[in-house]
Amino acid sequence: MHDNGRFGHHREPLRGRRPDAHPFGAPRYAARIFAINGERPSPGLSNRLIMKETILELLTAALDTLKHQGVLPADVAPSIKIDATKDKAHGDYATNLALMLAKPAGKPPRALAEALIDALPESSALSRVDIAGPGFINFFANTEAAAQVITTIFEQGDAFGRNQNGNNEQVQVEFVSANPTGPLHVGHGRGAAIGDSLSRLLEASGYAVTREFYYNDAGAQIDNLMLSVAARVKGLEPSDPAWPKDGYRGEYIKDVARAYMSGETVTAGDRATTAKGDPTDESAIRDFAVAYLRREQDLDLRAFGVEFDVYFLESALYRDHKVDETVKALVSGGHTYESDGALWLKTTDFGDDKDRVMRKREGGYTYFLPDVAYHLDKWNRGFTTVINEQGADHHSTITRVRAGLQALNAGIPQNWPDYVLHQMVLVTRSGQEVKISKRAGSYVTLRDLIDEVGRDATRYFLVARAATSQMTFDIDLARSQTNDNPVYYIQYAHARVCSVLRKAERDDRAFDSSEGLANLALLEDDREKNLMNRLAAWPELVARAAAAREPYQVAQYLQELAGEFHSCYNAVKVMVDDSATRNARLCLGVAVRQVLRNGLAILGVSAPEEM
RNA sequence: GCCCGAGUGGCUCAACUGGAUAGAGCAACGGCCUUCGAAGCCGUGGGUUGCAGGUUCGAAUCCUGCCUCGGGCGCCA
Repeated sequence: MHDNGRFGHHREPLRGRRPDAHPFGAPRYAARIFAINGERPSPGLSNRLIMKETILELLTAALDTLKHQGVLPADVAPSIKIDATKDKAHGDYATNLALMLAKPAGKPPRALAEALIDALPESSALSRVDIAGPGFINFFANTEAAAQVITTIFEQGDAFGRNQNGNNEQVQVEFVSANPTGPLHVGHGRGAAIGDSLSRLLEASGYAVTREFYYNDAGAQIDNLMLSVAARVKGLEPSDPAWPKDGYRGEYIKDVARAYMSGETVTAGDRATTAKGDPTDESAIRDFAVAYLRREQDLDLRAFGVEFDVYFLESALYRDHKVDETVKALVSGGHTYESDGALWLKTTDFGDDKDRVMRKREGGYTYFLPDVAYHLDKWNRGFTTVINEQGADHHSTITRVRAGLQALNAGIPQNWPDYVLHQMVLVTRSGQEVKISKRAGSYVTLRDLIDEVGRDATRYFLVARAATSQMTFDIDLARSQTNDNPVYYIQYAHARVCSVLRKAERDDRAFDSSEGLANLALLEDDREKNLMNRLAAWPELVARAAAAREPYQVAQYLQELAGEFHSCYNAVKVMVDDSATRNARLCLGVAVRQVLRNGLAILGVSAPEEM
């Protein structure tokens, strides 16, 4: 399937970049995550459960007791939700269980909460359990139990936070997929940052991810590109009356024309293309222009830290008769008709608001058809989960592609594939909106941003907000106040831990992890406990963010973790004389550093040791 | 007109997917470096979560109807 040359390029897996299987018990951890969502925990797997799991086990036991006593009906099976509290006065964790059960039990929530607490087994992990408000149960962890997460982090290292929820399922993430008609702009950058981070997040959740880029290298836009280059070759300007009607007006077209005329060779994907230099050979100009712009995009993405496993060319669909085959399959599926000399698909049979043309009157196909053929090919390649990350301006294709796939009667699920849509990026400079239109001429490229504000900051900024929110990218702000970018705040926390370790070394008081781990109970400050609770929430956050396909949650989490670290660092001196306390605090710092590192890796942002 | 997304301090965004007093960062103001990195910390001010109803112990979150903004509704991709 993969060896017939249909794919433009296959890349060697980057062993260094993607964390592979790890030696520590991630599958076991996955079971725990699941348990938190309401299933019975598997008892006895570890004597070092994180706090939330401990509380879950205790509550489950209490529920059983109440059922036996007849206080609760035997058939209630609530999904127990345990939340980290916002307010320290509410303890470390809280549950609304009594509120949920009040109705089925026919008892007031507070009375039920009291019964639950009475039925709670003794546990050394908890120092106190309270009833609060309308019937919340608040749990106070004792320091030593909360600190166990540090030991877990030391054991698991880079693997801490990873899980096997994906069960190694093959998932394809298609993203960027820009037309090879110009440089990548900020919108593509957002797609690249979100798509790549989402891929990393899914990998951390145990999925086998294929990153794919689809090139629309056939069709009318490519003709426009060719005509534009041909016009520049002739020395025409966009202001000339003879300039092609829908031509690309950007300056970069001049570069393409110059390179073409000087016989340059460019390498893109798996093949090299040499310019013919013949100003009248449209086919040669087309091939060269596409190759040239593919190479440019590829370099930009590489500079952005984004690489793909598969580059899929639309032209390959035609070359391999996949488009024709798809038409045949659609016709025999019985949802097509001819009208006005065109061939239509009755997409209204599948929820579209109007039928769509497949084959134009003049004989060519609309873009919609290769899209269907492409997705059929994805399905045939065995991806049961496909996520298309794209700009919200393409959302109308969702209904059409899905309708087309249904019309094939190929047994493809109704809501396949999945989509993650990001809203448009509004770019401003000097308070003015900068248009992101290739045809309009001047605009801000992804390359500009990387050069001006740096790769880490650009990636972070573009991935740190929910894809559904429209965002404004203020170039002046990003460029002039790079220190205000939150990514530095996070990186600084990482560098600070490294710095303290260096100082310990310099002072001849080198970090002794075993002494530290043996004395974690000395971490008694509230801020230290906050940090430990935050660290304990990391695996759960990875699982949740992956399930929701929201990499921005990772950015959010890291910001909070870094904030709590800075706060703690400022208040609690690490390099104290007492070596047990000192090493325990260093352990906490190193654990924070580890989680920062694991999180930044998911965002594709570096974790510098000094800044 | 129909479809999708969004509306939260002056600005950019959160709110663990229905929980407790709606939180951060910029911007403003006041403090903290002869002590581990001040790219940091502490504090102050700033809100009828677009509007109106509804659902319930409880709503920024769910339902209905309006309003505003962005995107889409092509035999362009």
